[in-house]
Amino acid sequence: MALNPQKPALDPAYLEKLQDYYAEHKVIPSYSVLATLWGISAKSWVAECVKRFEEAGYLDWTPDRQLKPGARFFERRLADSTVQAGLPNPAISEGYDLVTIDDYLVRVPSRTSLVRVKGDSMIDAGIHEGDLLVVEQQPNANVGDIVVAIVDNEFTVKYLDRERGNFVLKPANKAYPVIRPRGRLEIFGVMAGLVRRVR
Amino acid sequence: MALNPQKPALDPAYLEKLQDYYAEHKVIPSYSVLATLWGISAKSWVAECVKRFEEAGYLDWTPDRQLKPGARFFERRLADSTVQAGLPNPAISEGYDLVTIDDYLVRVPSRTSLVRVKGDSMIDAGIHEGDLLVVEQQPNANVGDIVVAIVDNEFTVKYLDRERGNFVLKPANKAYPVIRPRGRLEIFGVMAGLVRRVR
DNA sequence: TTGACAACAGAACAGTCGTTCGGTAGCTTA
DNA sequence: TAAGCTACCGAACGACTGTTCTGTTGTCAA
Repeated sequence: MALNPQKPALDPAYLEKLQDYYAEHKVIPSYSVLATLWGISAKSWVAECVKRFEEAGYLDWTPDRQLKPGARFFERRLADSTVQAGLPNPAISEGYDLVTIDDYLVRVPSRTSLVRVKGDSMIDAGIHEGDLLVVEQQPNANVGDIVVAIVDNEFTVKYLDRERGNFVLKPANKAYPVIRPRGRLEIFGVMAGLVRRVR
Repeated sequence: MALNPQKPALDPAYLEKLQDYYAEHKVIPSYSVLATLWGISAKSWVAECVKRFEEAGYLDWTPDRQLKPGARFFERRLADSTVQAGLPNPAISEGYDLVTIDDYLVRVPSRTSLVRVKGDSMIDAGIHEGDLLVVEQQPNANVGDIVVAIVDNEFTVKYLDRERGNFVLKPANKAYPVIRPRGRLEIFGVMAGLVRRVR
Protein backbone atom coordinates (compact mmCIF):
# COMPACT_ATOMS: atom_id res chain seq x y z
CA MET A 1 0.00 0.00 0.00
CA ALA A 2 3.01 2.26 0.41
CA LEU A 3 2.56 3.89 -2.94
CA ASN A 4 3.46 7.34 -1.70
CA PRO A 5 6.17 6.76 0.83
CA GLN A 6 7.07 10.46 0.90
CA LYS A 7 3.79 11.78 2.16
CA PRO A 8 2.83 11.53 5.80
CA ALA A 9 -0.85 12.02 6.39
CA LEU A 10 -1.93 15.51 7.33
CA ASP A 11 -5.24 15.99 8.98
CA PRO A 12 -7.55 18.35 7.07
CA ALA A 13 -9.62 18.81 10.22
CA TYR A 14 -6.58 20.40 11.88
CA LEU A 15 -6.22 22.81 8.98
CA GLU A 16 -9.86 23.77 9.13
CA LYS A 17 -9.67 24.46 12.84
CA LEU A 18 -6.62 26.60 12.30
CA GLN A 19 -8.30 28.48 9.47
CA ASP A 20 -11.34 29.09 11.61
CA TYR A 21 -9.14 30.36 14.41
CA TYR A 22 -7.30 32.58 11.96
CA ALA A 23 -10.56 33.86 10.50
CA GLU A 24 -11.56 34.92 13.98
CA HIS A 25 -8.31 36.34 15.28
CA LYS A 26 -6.20 37.03 12.15
CA VAL A 27 -3.21 35.50 13.86
CA ILE A 28 -1.53 32.11 14.10
CA PRO A 29 -1.54 30.96 17.72
CA SER A 30 1.33 29.47 19.67
CA TYR A 31 2.01 25.74 19.86
CA SER A 32 0.34 25.34 23.22
CA VAL A 33 -2.81 27.12 22.03
CA LEU A 34 -2.69 25.01 18.89
CA ALA A 35 -2.51 21.96 21.11
CA THR A 36 -5.75 22.75 22.90
CA LEU A 37 -7.31 23.88 19.61
CA TRP A 38 -6.47 20.53 18.05
CA GLY A 39 -7.12 18.44 21.13
CA ILE A 40 -3.51 17.36 21.38
CA SER A 41 -1.69 17.36 24.66
CA ALA A 42 1.92 17.19 23.55
CA LYS A 43 3.63 20.21 22.04
CA SER A 44 6.05 17.90 20.31
CA TRP A 45 3.27 16.41 18.28
CA VAL A 46 1.97 19.85 17.43
CA ALA A 47 5.44 20.65 16.12
CA GLU A 48 5.34 17.54 13.94
CA CYS A 49 1.95 18.48 12.49
CA VAL A 50 3.05 22.05 11.90
CA LYS A 51 6.08 20.77 10.01
CA ARG A 52 3.80 18.78 7.73
CA PHE A 53 1.57 21.74 7.05
CA GLU A 54 4.67 23.75 6.38
CA GLU A 55 5.97 21.20 3.89
CA ALA A 56 2.58 21.16 2.21
CA GLY A 57 2.67 24.95 1.82
CA TYR A 58 -0.08 25.80 4.29
CA LEU A 59 2.19 27.33 6.87
CA ASP A 60 5.39 29.30 6.65
CA TRP A 61 7.85 31.29 8.73
CA THR A 62 8.67 34.96 8.82
CA PRO A 63 12.36 35.92 8.58
CA ASP A 64 12.21 36.15 12.37
CA ARG A 65 11.04 32.55 12.61
CA GLN A 66 7.52 33.34 13.61
CA LEU A 67 4.87 30.99 12.29
CA LYS A 68 2.69 32.54 9.61
CA PRO A 69 0.14 31.44 7.01
CA GLY A 70 1.73 29.90 3.96
CA ALA A 71 0.91 30.45 0.31
CA ARG A 72 -1.81 27.83 0.24
CA PHE A 73 -3.36 28.83 3.54
CA PHE A 74 -5.86 31.20 1.95
CA GLU A 75 -6.34 29.06 -1.08
CA ARG A 76 -9.93 28.99 -2.02
CA ARG A 77 -10.93 26.35 -4.39
CA LEU A 78 -11.22 28.09 -7.71
CA ALA A 79 -13.28 25.90 -9.96
CA ASP A 80 -13.49 26.40 -13.68
CA SER A 81 -16.75 26.12 -15.54
CA THR A 82 -15.47 23.33 -17.68
CA VAL A 83 -14.75 20.31 -15.59
CA GLN A 84 -13.32 17.12 -16.93
CA ALA A 85 -15.28 13.90 -17.31
CA GLY A 86 -15.48 11.84 -14.15
CA LEU A 87 -16.18 14.25 -11.38
CA PRO A 88 -16.77 12.49 -8.09
CA ASN A 89 -16.07 15.60 -6.03
CA PRO A 90 -16.23 18.30 -8.62
CA ALA A 91 -14.25 21.18 -7.28
CA ILE A 92 -11.44 19.28 -5.67
CA SER A 93 -9.72 18.58 -8.95
CA GLU A 94 -8.56 22.08 -9.70
CA GLY A 95 -6.54 23.50 -6.85
CA TYR A 96 -5.72 26.97 -8.03
CA ASP A 97 -4.11 29.38 -5.66
CA LEU A 98 -5.80 32.69 -5.46
CA VAL A 99 -4.81 34.28 -2.23
CA THR A 100 -7.20 36.65 -0.58
CA ILE A 101 -10.08 38.34 -2.31
CA ASP A 102 -8.69 41.53 -0.81
CA ASP A 103 -5.36 40.94 -2.49
CA TYR A 104 -7.16 40.13 -5.72
CA LEU A 105 -9.02 43.44 -5.73
CA VAL A 106 -6.93 45.91 -3.79
CA ARG A 107 -3.58 46.86 -5.23
CA VAL A 108 -2.86 50.06 -3.33
CA PRO A 109 -4.50 49.83 0.07
CA SER A 110 -3.83 53.43 1.02
CA ARG A 111 -5.56 54.82 -2.07
CA THR A 112 -8.43 52.37 -2.19
CA SER A 113 -11.93 53.12 -0.97
CA LEU A 114 -15.20 51.31 -1.14
CA VAL A 115 -18.27 53.08 -2.43
CA ARG A 116 -21.75 51.69 -2.10
CA VAL A 117 -23.72 52.03 -5.32
CA LYS A 118 -27.04 53.83 -5.34
CA GLY A 119 -29.46 53.69 -8.23
CA ASP A 120 -29.40 51.67 -11.41
CA SER A 121 -27.79 54.08 -13.85
CA MET A 122 -24.96 51.63 -14.57
CA ILE A 123 -27.03 48.50 -14.74
CA ASP A 124 -25.97 47.62 -18.27
CA ALA A 125 -22.39 47.48 -17.00
CA GLY A 126 -23.46 44.91 -14.43
CA ILE A 127 -23.33 47.41 -11.58
CA HIS A 128 -26.38 47.08 -9.37
CA GLU A 129 -27.80 49.06 -6.49
CA GLY A 130 -26.16 48.02 -3.25
CA ASP A 131 -22.98 46.72 -4.84
CA LEU A 132 -19.69 47.81 -3.33
CA LEU A 133 -17.36 49.51 -5.76
CA VAL A 134 -13.64 49.16 -5.23
CA VAL A 135 -12.29 52.58 -6.15
CA GLU A 136 -8.70 53.60 -6.64
CA GLN A 137 -8.54 57.26 -5.76
CA GLN A 138 -6.84 59.36 -8.43
CA PRO A 139 -7.63 62.74 -9.94
CA ASN A 140 -7.68 61.69 -13.57
CA ALA A 141 -8.74 58.77 -15.72
CA ASN A 142 -8.89 57.56 -19.29
CA VAL A 143 -11.81 57.59 -21.67
CA GLY A 144 -13.63 54.30 -21.29
CA ASP A 145 -12.87 53.91 -17.60
CA ILE A 146 -15.69 53.64 -15.15
CA VAL A 147 -15.10 56.53 -12.81
CA VAL A 148 -16.51 57.81 -9.57
CA ALA A 149 -16.98 61.53 -10.06
CA ILE A 150 -18.23 64.25 -7.82
CA VAL A 151 -21.17 66.10 -9.35
CA ASP A 152 -23.23 68.54 -7.30
CA ASN A 153 -21.67 67.33 -4.08
CA GLU A 154 -22.64 63.73 -4.79
CA PHE A 155 -20.77 60.70 -5.97
CA THR A 156 -21.81 59.33 -9.34
CA VAL A 157 -20.54 56.25 -11.07
CA LYS A 158 -20.38 56.61 -14.83
CA TYR A 159 -18.36 55.84 -17.91
CA LEU A 160 -15.88 58.58 -18.73
CA ASP A 161 -16.12 59.73 -22.31
CA ARG A 162 -15.23 62.75 -24.38
CA GLU A 163 -17.47 64.90 -26.54
CA ARG A 164 -16.02 67.72 -28.64
CA GLY A 165 -13.01 68.05 -26.35
CA ASN A 166 -15.00 68.02 -23.13
CA PHE A 167 -15.26 65.17 -20.69
CA VAL A 168 -18.73 63.76 -20.19
CA LEU A 169 -20.18 61.07 -17.97
CA LYS A 170 -22.19 58.38 -19.69
CA PRO A 171 -24.54 56.11 -17.80
CA ALA A 172 -25.00 52.48 -18.80
CA ASN A 173 -28.76 52.75 -18.88
CA LYS A 174 -30.81 54.34 -21.63
CA ALA A 175 -33.22 55.79 -19.10
CA TYR A 176 -30.56 58.19 -17.82
CA PRO A 177 -29.11 61.22 -19.56
CA VAL A 178 -25.48 61.90 -20.33
CA ILE A 179 -24.02 64.28 -17.79
CA ARG A 180 -22.16 67.20 -19.32
CA PRO A 181 -20.53 69.02 -16.45
CA ARG A 182 -20.01 72.72 -16.86
CA GLY A 183 -16.55 73.64 -15.80
CA ARG A 184 -14.06 71.19 -14.45
CA LEU A 185 -15.02 67.58 -13.92
CA GLU A 186 -13.97 66.42 -10.50
CA ILE A 187 -12.93 62.80 -10.49
CA PHE A 188 -12.71 60.95 -7.21
CA GLY A 189 -11.22 57.77 -8.57
CA VAL A 190 -11.56 54.97 -11.05
CA MET A 191 -13.30 51.66 -10.54
CA ALA A 192 -10.90 48.82 -9.92
CA GLY A 193 -13.38 46.18 -8.91
CA LEU A 194 -16.80 45.25 -7.72
CA VAL A 195 -18.08 43.32 -4.75
CA ARG A 196 -21.61 42.08 -4.37
CA ARG A 197 -23.08 40.13 -1.50
CA VAL A 198 -26.34 38.27 -1.98
CA ARG A 199 -28.75 37.17 0.72
CA MET B 1 -3.27 73.83 24.75
CA ALA B 2 -4.14 70.75 26.73
CA LEU B 3 -7.62 70.50 25.28
CA ASN B 4 -7.61 66.73 25.02
CA PRO B 5 -5.67 65.61 28.03
CA GLN B 6 -6.78 61.98 27.55
CA LYS B 7 -5.18 61.37 24.19
CA PRO B 8 -1.48 60.63 23.89
CA ALA B 9 -0.16 61.06 20.39
CA LEU B 10 0.04 57.92 18.28
CA ASP B 11 2.28 57.84 15.30
CA PRO B 12 0.45 57.01 12.05
CA ALA B 13 3.77 56.09 10.45
CA TYR B 14 4.09 53.28 12.99
CA LEU B 15 0.65 52.00 12.03
CA GLU B 16 1.47 52.06 8.35
CA LYS B 17 4.65 50.13 8.88
CA LEU B 18 2.77 47.56 10.90
CA GLN B 19 0.07 47.30 8.24
CA ASP B 20 2.70 46.83 5.56
CA TYR B 21 4.35 44.13 7.62
CA TYR B 22 1.01 42.48 8.17
CA ALA B 23 0.15 42.69 4.47
CA GLU B 24 3.35 40.83 3.72
CA HIS B 25 3.32 38.24 6.47
CA LYS B 26 -0.29 38.11 7.67
CA VAL B 27 0.91 38.08 11.24
CA ILE B 28 1.63 40.59 14.00
CA PRO B 29 5.30 40.40 14.96
CA SER B 30 6.77 40.27 18.45
CA TYR B 31 7.79 43.37 20.39
CA SER B 32 11.44 43.01 19.50
CA VAL B 33 10.68 42.72 15.80
CA LEU B 34 8.32 45.66 16.13
CA ALA B 35 11.16 47.57 17.73
CA THR B 36 13.44 47.16 14.71
CA LEU B 37 10.48 47.71 12.37
CA TRP B 38 9.73 51.01 14.05
CA GLY B 39 13.33 51.99 14.69
CA ILE B 40 12.91 51.87 18.43
CA SER B 41 15.50 50.26 20.65
CA ALA B 42 13.58 49.79 23.87
CA LYS B 43 10.92 47.12 24.13
CA SER B 44 9.29 49.05 26.93
CA TRP B 45 8.57 51.91 24.58
CA VAL B 46 7.17 49.49 22.01
CA ALA B 47 4.83 48.24 24.72
CA GLU B 48 3.69 51.79 25.38
CA CYS B 49 2.98 52.43 21.68
CA VAL B 50 1.17 49.12 21.36
CA LYS B 51 -1.03 50.07 24.28
CA ARG B 52 -2.00 53.28 22.52
CA PHE B 53 -2.86 51.47 19.32
CA GLU B 54 -4.86 49.03 21.39
CA GLU B 55 -6.79 51.83 23.07
CA ALA B 56 -7.47 53.37 19.67
CA GLY B 57 -8.87 50.06 18.38
CA TYR B 58 -6.10 49.21 15.95
CA LEU B 59 -4.71 46.32 17.93
CA ASP B 60 -6.26 43.76 20.21
CA TRP B 61 -5.52 40.62 22.16
CA THR B 62 -6.64 37.05 21.71
CA PRO B 63 -8.07 35.24 24.75
CA ASP B 64 -4.57 33.79 25.11
CA ARG B 65 -3.08 37.28 25.29
CA GLN B 66 -1.45 37.19 21.91
CA LEU B 67 -1.38 40.46 20.03
CA LYS B 68 -3.73 40.58 17.06
CA PRO B 69 -5.18 43.16 14.68
CA GLY B 70 -8.02 45.14 16.19
CA ALA B 71 -11.34 46.11 14.67
CA ARG B 72 -10.03 49.23 12.97
CA PHE B 73 -6.84 47.63 11.70
CA PHE B 74 -8.38 46.68 8.35
CA GLU B 75 -10.66 49.65 8.17
CA ARG B 76 -11.21 50.74 4.62
CA ARG B 77 -12.88 53.98 4.01
CA LEU B 78 -16.42 53.22 2.95
CA ALA B 79 -17.97 56.23 1.31
CA ASP B 80 -21.64 56.62 0.72
CA SER B 81 -23.02 57.95 -2.53
CA THR B 82 -24.74 60.83 -0.85
CA VAL B 83 -22.16 63.04 0.69
CA GLN B 84 -22.99 66.09 2.70
CA ALA B 85 -22.39 69.62 1.55
CA GLY B 86 -18.88 70.87 2.15
CA LEU B 87 -16.65 68.07 0.97
CA PRO B 88 -13.03 69.11 1.05
CA ASN B 89 -11.73 65.55 1.16
CA PRO B 90 -14.83 63.58 0.30
CA ALA B 91 -14.25 60.13 1.61
CA ILE B 92 -12.59 61.01 4.85
CA SER B 93 -15.84 62.11 6.42
CA GLU B 94 -17.45 58.73 6.70
CA GLY B 95 -15.22 56.31 8.57
CA TYR B 96 -17.21 53.13 8.42
CA ASP B 97 -15.62 49.94 9.56
CA LEU B 98 -15.96 47.14 7.12
CA VAL B 99 -13.28 44.68 7.93
CA THR B 100 -11.97 42.57 5.11
CA ILE B 101 -13.69 42.03 1.80
CA ASP B 102 -13.11 38.36 2.48
CA ASP B 103 -15.01 38.59 5.72
CA TYR B 104 -17.74 40.52 3.98
CA LEU B 105 -18.24 37.80 1.40
CA VAL B 106 -17.33 34.46 2.90
CA ARG B 107 -19.11 33.26 5.97
CA VAL B 108 -18.01 29.63 6.07
CA PRO B 109 -14.48 29.40 4.70
CA SER B 110 -14.41 25.62 4.55
CA ARG B 111 -17.52 25.39 2.38
CA THR B 112 -16.80 28.35 0.14
CA SER B 113 -15.41 28.10 -3.38
CA LEU B 114 -14.81 30.55 -6.15
CA VAL B 115 -16.12 29.84 -9.62
CA ARG B 116 -15.07 31.82 -12.64
CA VAL B 117 -18.05 32.67 -14.81
CA LYS B 118 -18.10 31.65 -18.45
CA GLY B 119 -20.60 33.00 -20.95
CA ASP B 120 -23.26 35.62 -20.60
CA SER B 121 -26.31 33.55 -19.73
CA MET B 122 -26.79 35.44 -16.46
CA ILE B 123 -26.07 38.90 -17.74
CA ASP B 124 -29.42 40.32 -16.73
CA ALA B 125 -28.56 39.41 -13.15
CA GLY B 126 -25.41 41.47 -13.44
CA ILE B 127 -23.17 38.43 -13.72
CA HIS B 128 -20.60 38.88 -16.45
CA GLU B 129 -18.08 36.63 -18.13
CA GLY B 130 -14.88 36.52 -16.11
CA ASP B 131 -16.52 37.43 -12.81
CA LEU B 132 -15.67 35.36 -9.79
CA LEU B 133 -18.66 33.82 -8.08
CA VAL B 134 -18.48 33.22 -4.35
CA VAL B 135 -20.26 29.91 -3.88
CA GLU B 136 -21.35 28.31 -0.65
CA GLN B 137 -21.29 24.59 -1.27
CA GLN B 138 -24.50 22.86 -0.27
CA PRO B 139 -26.62 20.19 -1.91
CA ASN B 140 -29.91 22.04 -1.94
CA ALA B 141 -31.25 25.52 -2.44
CA ASN B 142 -34.45 27.52 -2.52
CA VAL B 143 -36.43 28.66 -5.51
CA GLY B 144 -35.17 32.06 -6.52
CA ASP B 145 -31.59 31.41 -5.44
CA ILE B 146 -28.83 31.71 -7.96
CA VAL B 147 -27.23 28.28 -7.93
CA VAL B 148 -24.21 26.61 -9.40
CA ALA B 149 -25.43 23.29 -10.73
CA ILE B 150 -23.68 20.43 -12.44
CA VAL B 151 -25.24 19.67 -15.81
CA ASP B 152 -23.54 17.30 -18.25
CA ASN B 153 -20.33 17.39 -16.27
CA GLU B 154 -20.15 21.17 -16.45
CA PHE B 155 -20.85 23.92 -13.99
CA THR B 156 -23.70 26.23 -14.86
CA VAL B 157 -24.87 29.30 -13.02
CA LYS B 158 -28.62 29.81 -13.18
CA TYR B 159 -31.67 30.82 -11.21
CA LEU B 160 -33.32 27.89 -9.50
CA ASP B 161 -37.03 27.65 -10.23
CA ARG B 162 -39.77 25.08 -10.18
CA GLU B 163 -42.07 23.98 -12.99
CA ARG B 164 -44.86 21.50 -12.36
CA GLY B 165 -43.07 20.01 -9.37
CA ASN B 166 -39.68 19.73 -11.08
CA PHE B 167 -36.68 21.95 -10.54
CA VAL B 168 -35.52 23.88 -13.56
CA LEU B 169 -32.63 26.23 -14.20
CA LYS B 170 -33.51 29.62 -15.64
CA PRO B 171 -30.93 31.85 -17.28
CA ALA B 172 -31.08 35.62 -16.96
CA ASN B 173 -30.80 36.20 -20.69
CA LYS B 174 -33.60 35.76 -23.21
CA ALA B 175 -31.17 34.28 -25.73
CA TYR B 176 -30.72 31.15 -23.61
CA PRO B 177 -33.21 28.35 -23.02
CA VAL B 178 -34.50 27.11 -19.70
CA ILE B 179 -32.70 23.95 -18.67
CA ARG B 180 -35.01 21.13 -17.60
CA PRO B 181 -32.79 18.40 -16.28
CA ARG B 182 -34.01 14.84 -16.66
CA GLY B 183 -33.60 12.98 -13.42
CA ARG B 184 -32.05 14.51 -10.37
CA LEU B 185 -30.69 18.01 -10.45
CA GLU B 186 -27.24 18.11 -8.95
CA ILE B 187 -26.57 21.34 -7.11
CA PHE B 188 -23.01 22.28 -6.27
CA GLY B 189 -23.82 25.32 -4.18
CA VAL B 190 -25.58 28.64 -4.02
CA MET B 191 -24.22 32.03 -4.92
CA ALA B 192 -23.25 34.07 -1.89
CA GLY B 193 -21.42 36.86 -3.63
CA LEU B 194 -19.68 38.19 -6.66
CA VAL B 195 -16.24 39.61 -7.27
CA ARG B 196 -15.18 41.46 -10.38
CA ARG B 197 -11.83 42.96 -11.18
CA VAL B 198 -11.56 45.55 -13.91
CA ARG B 199 -8.44 46.47 -15.87
C1' DT C 1 5.22 -12.95 17.37
C1' DT C 2 8.03 -10.09 15.66
C1' DG C 3 9.07 -5.82 13.70
C1' DA C 4 8.11 -1.63 11.63
C1' DC C 5 5.64 2.35 11.59
C1' DA C 6 2.34 6.14 12.82
C1' DA C 7 0.15 8.71 16.33
C1' DC C 8 0.63 10.45 20.24
C1' DA C 9 2.40 11.72 25.61
C1' DG C 10 5.73 13.83 28.82
C1' DA C 11 9.89 15.89 30.64
C1' DA C 12 13.70 18.85 30.23
C1' DC C 13 15.93 22.98 28.46
C1' DA C 14 17.85 27.15 26.48
C1' DG C 15 16.11 31.06 24.26
C1' DT C 16 12.74 34.52 23.80
C1' DC C 17 8.62 36.86 25.27
C1' DG C 18 6.24 40.76 27.40
C1' DT C 19 6.33 43.30 31.81
C1' DT C 20 8.11 46.22 35.30
C1' DC C 21 10.85 49.68 37.04
C1' DG C 22 14.23 53.18 37.28
C1' DG C 23 16.48 56.47 34.46
C1' DT C 24 17.54 60.64 31.14
C1' DA C 25 17.10 64.31 27.77
C1' DG C 26 14.32 67.90 25.89
C1' DC C 27 10.50 70.84 25.85
C1' DT C 28 6.63 73.56 28.22
C1' DT C 29 4.29 75.94 31.53
C1' DA C 30 4.26 78.86 35.63
C1' DT D 1 14.59 77.68 37.78
C1' DA D 2 11.78 74.48 39.28
C1' DA D 3 8.19 71.33 38.25
C1' DG D 4 5.92 68.48 35.07
C1' DC D 5 5.28 66.14 31.01
C1' DT D 6 6.57 63.33 26.83
C1' DA D 7 9.56 60.49 24.34
C1' DC D 8 12.56 57.44 24.79
C1' DC D 9 16.65 53.94 26.81
C1' DG D 10 18.36 49.80 29.47
C1' DA D 11 18.45 46.14 32.73
C1' DA D 12 16.29 42.51 35.15
C1' DC D 13 12.89 38.82 35.64
C1' DG D 14 9.60 35.11 35.57
C1' DA D 15 6.62 33.03 32.39
C1' DC D 16 6.25 31.00 28.27
C1' DT D 17 8.15 29.59 23.70
C1' DG D 18 9.59 26.00 20.42
C1' DT D 19 12.93 22.07 20.31
C1' DT D 20 14.72 17.66 21.42
C1' DC D 21 14.69 13.27 23.16
C1' DT D 22 12.76 9.27 25.27
C1' DG D 23 8.81 6.64 25.93
C1' DT D 24 4.04 4.20 25.03
C1' DT D 25 0.18 2.44 22.48
C1' DG D 26 -2.20 0.58 18.49
C1' DT D 27 -2.19 -1.22 13.84
C1' DC D 28 -0.76 -3.74 10.11
C1' DA D 29 2.48 -6.92 7.29
C1' DA D 30 5.50 -10.54 7.14
